[in-house]
This record gives sequence, structure tokens and C-alpha cells, in this order.
Amino acid sequence: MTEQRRIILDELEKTCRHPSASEIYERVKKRMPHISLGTVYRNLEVLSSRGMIKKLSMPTGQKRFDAGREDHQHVRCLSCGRVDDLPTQADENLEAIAARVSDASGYRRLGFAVDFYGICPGCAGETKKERQ
Amino acid sequence: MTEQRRIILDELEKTCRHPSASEIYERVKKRMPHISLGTVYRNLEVLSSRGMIKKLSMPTGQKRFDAGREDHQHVRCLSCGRVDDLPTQADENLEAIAARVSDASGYRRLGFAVDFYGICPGCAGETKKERQ
DNA sequence: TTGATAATAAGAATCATTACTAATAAGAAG
DNA sequence: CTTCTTATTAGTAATGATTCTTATTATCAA
Repeated sequence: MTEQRRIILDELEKTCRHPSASEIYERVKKRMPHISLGTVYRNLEVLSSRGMIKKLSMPTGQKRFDAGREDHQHVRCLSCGRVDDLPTQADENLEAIAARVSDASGYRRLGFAVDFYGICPGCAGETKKERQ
Repeated sequence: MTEQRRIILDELEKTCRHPSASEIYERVKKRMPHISLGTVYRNLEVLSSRGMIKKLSMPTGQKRFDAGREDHQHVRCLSCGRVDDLPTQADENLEAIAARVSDASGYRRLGFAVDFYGICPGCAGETKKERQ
């Protein structure tokens, strides 16, 4: 845990918004002016692979980061890219969750997506080194 | 509806996979060797804005496209980026759906995310032109 | 102190996507 | 049949986010 990594994590924990890599870079640069953008990306990757932060991919092709460890899902604004948290329980059905969104968040709901992430049969077979 | 646009849509409808823009480009190029990658992107955008196809953003920063109009969700391979369909019912709870994934798809399940897309209160107020 | 290892800054390279350009095709109006 | 207008195209340049490379520096065990 280097100084850079600690500050990156600290900045991420200080905000309830979900900043992008370059937003984090800007924040961290105020405390550590010589830090490199590459260092920010690398450490976000390290922190995320250790499960200390979460990486969210946005429809814009950008990624946003989240230091929260609690299990929650997100509401994303299609207009400005803002991301808010939305606590969910796994035993709740989709309709029930969806119905709660407008009330809880104030978002005008347009739609939702459930995405499962895993390893497909093909990749599970391989030694995981080569991509298809 | 130009020849190019028709062929792009046709290729998208022919596959149950969810190809990326460049995969679509490769497929279409076999039938129309002089087509430009820009034309593929532009027409995917047009088709998607008319609601004729769906655009999915991947954690890799790539987008994938889907001609299906039925309501279904996706399973994504974290290793190779493959996307498969996964029919879901809104009255089923997340655990039940998740439990079905491994069996139905053969994927080794790792996790899931529910994402709601909408317009946040701030943007709903504005005339929707200016970004924050 | 010395290698071995890991992390860094700075910047170049890459990849997906978007913007720009001039050329072309398809109508509509005269 | 010409001339305008408008869309669309192929080809290419530009952009933005991310990853990679290289030289350098910090860390640490022996």
C-alpha cells in the first residue's frame, strides 16, 4: 500500500459520487501534484482486483469507481452520467425493485438491465491465457 | 433505409450472439466489400435511436449490439467478452434468476448487477440541452 | 551495501468511437 | 433532361479513455 494508492483510495472513500479515473486523478493531484495518470489507472486496477473498490462501466465507454463495500446497485442518469446508489436485496423481485427506484431516487425510470457476469464454458475450459 | 443499413440490420438479426461494431463490419464486408467502418457505426447509431436494435456497453469499453426485441437480460463472460441471452421474468427474484444461470448457460456464475437507467432529478428539471 | 523486486512519472501507443471531407445517389421542381 | 436539394456514403483524420513502455526510484531482505 503505497502513499499514492492510499491517497487514491482515500479520495474515493471521501466521495459518495462515483468519479471517473480522470476525476480521481484531478483530486489526487491536489494532494500529490507529481502523480501520474498511469499510476492512478494502475492503482485503481489493483484496488479493484483485490475487491477493495468497484469498477463500473458506463455507456459512454468510461469507467467510474466506487469505494463502497456494501452490496448495492446503481441508478444511472442517461443525460448527465451521474450514478447513484440503490440498495437492493437479492430476495426481492425485479418489479419490486424497479417500482422503488422512482420514489427512492427521484429518477424518472426508463428501464433496467440485469447483467450476470461469469466465465463462459469456452473460457472455463482453456487455461485462461488465450482469448478467443 | 439504404442497402448498407438493411444489410447491417440483416446481419444483426441473423445471429443470436451480440456482435461488436467491428465484428458487424467484418460480416457485412463479406456481402459488401467496399463498406466503410464509419458507415457501420453511423447506421448502428441510427437503428438504435429508432429503437430497432439495442446497444449494450461492455466492461471492456466496447459496445455490442442486439437486434432482438423480446425482453431478456444477458450473461457476459468476463474473460472473452462473449454475451449470451438469458430470459428473465420480472416476478422472479434475483437469487432465483442467478441460480438458473449456471445451469441454463453453463457459465460459472460470479456475480450480477442490476442497473437502472433513467433521468436524474437535476436533468429532468433542465431543458435537457446543457450537461452538468 | 547490494541485488531483487515492485512502484513510479512521463509519455507513446492502442483501441473503440466520432467527426470531417469530398464524392455520389435519389428525388423534386422547373 | 437539367438543376437544386438533401441524404448517404467511403475514406480518413481526430478524439478520448485506457494500456503499455521505458527509464528511474523506492523498498526490503540478505
